[in-house]
Amino acid sequence: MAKEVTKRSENYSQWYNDLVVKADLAEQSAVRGCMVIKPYGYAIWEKMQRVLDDAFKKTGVQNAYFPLFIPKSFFSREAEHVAGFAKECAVVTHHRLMNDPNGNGVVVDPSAKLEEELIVRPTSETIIWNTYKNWVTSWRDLPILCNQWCNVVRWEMRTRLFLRTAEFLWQEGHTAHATSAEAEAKANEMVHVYADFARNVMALPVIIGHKSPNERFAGALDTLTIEAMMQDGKALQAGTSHFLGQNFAKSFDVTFTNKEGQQEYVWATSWGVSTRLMGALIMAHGDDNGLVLPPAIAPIQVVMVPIFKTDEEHNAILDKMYELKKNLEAKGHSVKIDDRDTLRPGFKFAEWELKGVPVRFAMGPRDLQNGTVEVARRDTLTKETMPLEGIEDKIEGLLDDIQKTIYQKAFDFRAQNVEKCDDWEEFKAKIGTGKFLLCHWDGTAETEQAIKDATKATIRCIPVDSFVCEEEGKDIFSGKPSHKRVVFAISY
RNA sequence: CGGGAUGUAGCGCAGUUGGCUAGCGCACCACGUUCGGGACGUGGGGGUCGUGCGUUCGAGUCGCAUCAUCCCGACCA
Repeated sequence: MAKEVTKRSENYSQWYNDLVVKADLAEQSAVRGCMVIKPYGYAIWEKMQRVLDDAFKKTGVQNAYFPLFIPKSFFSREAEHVAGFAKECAVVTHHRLMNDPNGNGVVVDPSAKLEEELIVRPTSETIIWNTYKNWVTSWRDLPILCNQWCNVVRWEMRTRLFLRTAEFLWQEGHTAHATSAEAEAKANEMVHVYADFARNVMALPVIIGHKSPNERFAGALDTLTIEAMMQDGKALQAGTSHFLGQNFAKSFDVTFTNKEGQQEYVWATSWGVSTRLMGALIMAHGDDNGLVLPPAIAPIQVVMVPIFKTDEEHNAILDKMYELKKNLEAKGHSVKIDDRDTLRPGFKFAEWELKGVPVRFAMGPRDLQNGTVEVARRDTLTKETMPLEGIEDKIEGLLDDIQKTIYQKAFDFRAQNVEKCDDWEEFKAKIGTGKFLLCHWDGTAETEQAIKDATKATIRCIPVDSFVCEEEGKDIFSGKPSHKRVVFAISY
């Protein structure tokens, strides 16, 4: 089972693919552009779901579920929205198959054509707002705070595992409010939920900011984003939260009677993160030995590898390990004992490193005799032999330290690769080398587009917490006046 | 949908100007020796060479068609 990983420095995208496939996260499906998420990959996603779901519930959000299929006519209601998604929709046109009259298997039954085609949801604003119409009549019915965990389909031309697949898993929150201010506050609250999750759980330093009008969600008045830097210096949009104004309420006629007895349209937000976060996790922390999982998101936090020659030794070590496992689990850690007797220790070490398990215990006859265990950490690849006595109490601190170290490493990497830039020639030279450039921008879509055409770089966001830089200056491209810097980068 | 490439065992590949029973590495199965950083030996199983048609005494190899996949663009969580 030789699972050599391509070196990150040699071929970044091959390295990424190797990590996804060889660490058993996912593989390409037989269906074009779709992905099979394997149990180990799904366990990580499940853990993300659990943590996020708890965070949502703390903000008053409840889970619900809406249909997979959306009648085509719903899409024509909001002009900008349909323009944004029209080019990548899967469409259901028939509802029955039949045996081919020519004997070539099965064909679509032409008599089973749908009166109105159904669109496989690329996102659910339309079907949800069509539903919300019936839920709202009075100000007392507001706010509505719903989230759904589901799959969506976007028929992308070029796909990459986790980063862009034709079908992906995500959550999409959709809220309805009585006032503009309340909706804006909700959009803002949710982007901060995402940022906290990214920073504290995924150990991913992210920049919170507004999208420029060009990069805004189709149908939104404002889009908030968290932007992360990958180890090749490219930007990855890791989550978004949209203030939708009254656009969807007007398109779907969702009104309520306010306290003064007047009819008003409701105000909306929507927000989502997807399995793309898995891609961020891999690309932000992985190294040449494989994944590096932050303990807070690792399905297995501690893996134990016994080292033995005979069955007696194996059993004696395993007994000790099961005892240790019980104690660690009592403290809330997830532990795996690799008791496979067909593989050698070196192989197991390499395999669990590839899978990114934060802490490894190795225990052999020597340790059993001395009452010790070899503790290895994935983030630094260092090993230390420690006394078994009291080891349970040290693990929590160790996991915390690993979590912090992984975050700090990503933070420092980003710090080294973000710089101010005030010269167009310098911008052109540097933007392709894996930098986030903080530049002045005149605020026009034309300038942003011209910069994109010249360099492929886009405005990732107009920062609101880190990297905020309000000062007078001149646009990097047009030279027109500007009073704050924005983040430019090449993105995924 | 434009430009480029590739389809040979589960994966990665070789196969010369057409020529004998289609090969190699990894993985897989059996037995033995190993086991503190990706073990080794011996034996074994697995193939409509993407598909179709053609040229030929003979096609993995040549021609045409077709399908699929990948890479570079346009699109994008």
